Amino acid sequence: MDGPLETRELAYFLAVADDLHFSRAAARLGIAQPALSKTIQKLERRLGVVLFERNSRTVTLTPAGQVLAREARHALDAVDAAARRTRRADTGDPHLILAMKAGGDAGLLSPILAACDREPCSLPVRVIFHTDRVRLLRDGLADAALLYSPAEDLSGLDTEPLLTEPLMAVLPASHPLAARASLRTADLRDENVHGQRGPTTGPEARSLTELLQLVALGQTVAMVPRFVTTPLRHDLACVPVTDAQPVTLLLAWPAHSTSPAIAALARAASAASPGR
Amino acid sequence: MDGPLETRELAYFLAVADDLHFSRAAARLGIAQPALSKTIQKLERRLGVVLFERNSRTVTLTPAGQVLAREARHALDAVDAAARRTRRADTGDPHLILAMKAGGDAGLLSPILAACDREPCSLPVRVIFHTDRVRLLRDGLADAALLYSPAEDLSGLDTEPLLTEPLMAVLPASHPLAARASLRTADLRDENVHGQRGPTTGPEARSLTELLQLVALGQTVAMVPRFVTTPLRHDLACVPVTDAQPVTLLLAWPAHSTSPAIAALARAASAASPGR
DNA sequence: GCCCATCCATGCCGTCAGGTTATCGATCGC
DNA sequence: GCGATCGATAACCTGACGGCATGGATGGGC
Repeated sequence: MDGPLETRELAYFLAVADDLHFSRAAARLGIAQPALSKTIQKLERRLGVVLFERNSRTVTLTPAGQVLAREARHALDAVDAAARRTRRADTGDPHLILAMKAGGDAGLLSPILAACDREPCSLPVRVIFHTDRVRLLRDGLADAALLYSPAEDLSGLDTEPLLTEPLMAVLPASHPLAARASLRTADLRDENVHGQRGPTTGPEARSLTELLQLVALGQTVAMVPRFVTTPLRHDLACVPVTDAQPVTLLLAWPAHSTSPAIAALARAASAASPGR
Repeated sequence: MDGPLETRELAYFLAVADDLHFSRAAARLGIAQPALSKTIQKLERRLGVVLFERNSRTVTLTPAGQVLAREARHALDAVDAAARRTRRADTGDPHLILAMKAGGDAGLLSPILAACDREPCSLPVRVIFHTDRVRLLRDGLADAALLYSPAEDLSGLDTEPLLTEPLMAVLPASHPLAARASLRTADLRDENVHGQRGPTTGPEARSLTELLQLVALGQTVAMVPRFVTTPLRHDLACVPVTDAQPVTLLLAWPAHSTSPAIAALARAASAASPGR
């Protein structure tokens, strides 16, 4: 009834919570089903809480189980990140890893890195290009990232805003709306709009260049922050969308970080951003 | 060399990291010293990283160890919070716990709670008064809190700003500076200033009333946000400090929360704040 | 309506991780 | 140099965790 939860218990719980099936979950974990059942029971006894409703034919999460599913994922992320960051701290080659989307720095990266170099306590910065930068941060695979708000979930991160710019619609140059000085989201209602957020119908774009290629082919219309639209292919046009929330480019890092090197990078970013 | 870290290992590691003494740490943990030594060695082997420098007379943290000390604390906090929130979610009496400093709500609490009541998915809100509200949040003992920025560390929290007001110096009515229309921080250089932040010399104040009592006695001068200065004792005066950063009162909650009840409270706070 | 398939819980047993005590080796203060 | 202190090592013991076999409940097929 007491004592802290073990990560093994949480991982087992999440396995069951994920496919709501003890036998399959056990197989995925590489253990036998009874062992899993017993561990879950023990976890429930220890918490004093029923986590699953077992109807002998179907398994469902109780409300408390839903809470634990969310919290456990967060806790395990934190544990894994602890291990990764510790390993990284031990390499003889100390450096920071900055994650960004290729072309998504609005030209600010160079001045930031230059300013960082002049900061005391700074470390060499290695840049990696990746789409899911938030995950890299949470998993401890990157130390900082260039993110977009409000497109991305910033919870658990500390941030330094760099630049705020309106959303632009990117259209084929020949598109009837391309000549307009500005648009409203309603104008694009009938288009197949590809944004930064959420899934849309139609073809998927893996990178900005791919996305713009699709726009040029007339298969979609893109809504992107202004700072990724320069320079623009000559067969495309971009028009501000006045009633869309503007996008902020920001530097983000794990919230509880106390590393002086991260602090130096944040100071550099603040100094190099056009805001000041 | 693989597999996730266990919370037991992290807790043991932190015990050693805390007093840098294996025998004492083992005693505190209620185990024998060899068991602790072996567990730490195993942890080091598993991470592939030396965490302590043992000089057979003194134990110190390596740089990697310092990183792990920080990260492990965070991870264990997350695990403990997971257990607490799960237990709380199971009680038959669902409610939110809001932590605040007594008198620190600028009169906004009532309208917020009233607005919350009208929100769908809202839960009854129970208010507790406590100084270290950030800790309550991180430990899962509170679901939301009224905090002050920049006085408090908001990392890992989501926030909704409610009100921004200048810092005021609170002085005895008879103080030479009390008649001034405004002050600058330099004017208070020679005073024994008690703020919200950091330790100062002189007597400690546990509550706002205590603090104001000390001011009335001429033992200190207080710097506090304006919204806690009304009404003010008649023997005190308050004067805005023009070059101090203004203070924002905000509602905060754990960043990764997805609870609809918290969302309802946040919406209510946003609706009831004078900002809109 | 019976029977079988499915799926989680239980009982029993073996193994190893994690604990204990005893002891060693190294270092510092006197 | 000697004793005291402290972490590492050695040898051993116990119980938690996992495996296998089986039970019990439920739903679907014929």
